[in-house]
Amino acid sequence: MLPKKTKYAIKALTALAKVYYDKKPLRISQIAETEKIPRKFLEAILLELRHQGFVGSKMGVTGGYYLTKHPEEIMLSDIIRATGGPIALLPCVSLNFYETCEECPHEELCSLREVVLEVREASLKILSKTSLTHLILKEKKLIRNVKK
Amino acid sequence: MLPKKTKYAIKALTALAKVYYDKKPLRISQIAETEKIPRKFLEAILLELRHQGFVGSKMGVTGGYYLTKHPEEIMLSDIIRATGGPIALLPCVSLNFYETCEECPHEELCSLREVVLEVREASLKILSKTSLTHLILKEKKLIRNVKK
DNA sequence: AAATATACTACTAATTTAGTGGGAATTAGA
DNA sequence: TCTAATTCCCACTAAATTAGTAGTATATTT
Repeated sequence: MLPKKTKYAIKALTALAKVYYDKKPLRISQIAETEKIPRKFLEAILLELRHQGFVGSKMGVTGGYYLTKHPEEIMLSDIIRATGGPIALLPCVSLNFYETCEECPHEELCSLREVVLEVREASLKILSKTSLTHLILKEKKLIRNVKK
Repeated sequence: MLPKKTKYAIKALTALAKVYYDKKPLRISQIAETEKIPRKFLEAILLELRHQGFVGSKMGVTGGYYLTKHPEEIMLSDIIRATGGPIALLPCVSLNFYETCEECPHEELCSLREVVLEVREASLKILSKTSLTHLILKEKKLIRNVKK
């Protein structure tokens, strides 16, 4: 399961993506309110996302956060890895958080590892192709379908 | 990520599957040794798996554990759910551990939910079709390929 | 100077994970 | 019947992770 931190990060970045072309920063408190994220927690998350290069910020009275990349370039897999850790089910098949299974004598002979590798590939295929832009367009479609 | 408990459960059940036709129970200590699982922890895990109906046990000096279902009928998804919890990335798309996202006004209009649902389907497609028998056959293949 | 943002450090409380300890109950065999 | 070897089961613990919160410093606009 994804930690709340990751879910909040996705929601916050999506909110920033929605106003990407406004060229004005969005305040933490504004995001926190519309997305129903605890204010102080969101502050910490956005700070981390800034350190990781996802967003930029402006201090002071007209301050706030803004995306530093185009929403099309920010993939769900990136956000998950930056805030929540591995996508893989086991460390021995994780690309970015790899660890050996000490109890496994030969990693290449582990059939469980093979299956779990398949699962990772299947998940990544979806998560690494879904951008913030995708999420926004998808939401618009969903709303249109309801109105019909 | 899967908890160690789940990984241990899979390993232990696979060990039991390998001797399924022997009609003799396997001792905890024996499984613990060959699979390098902490003895006492494995004891607790097997006890739980018995309560859930995966295995049966025999007490006393010739005692041990044995599978109560055919290895072909025990799927990875079953073991994960019994010992580790949800396969889904978010509670709002979990079949067996469903919870609403309080911050989501309309679940059906959440685009993140749709994507995460896709991921669950993709993962489940693999995990619910992989049985203990599959794991054992896969391992044999891997070993054969190395020897060639 | 005042008001209002973010920056940053340092906590905390609750939950989950990964076990361990020890005694009771059961069984087979001498 | 006694003993050794096994599972059963309850209670506990230690460490890590998660989900935050508090408070002060710093920057920016008016």
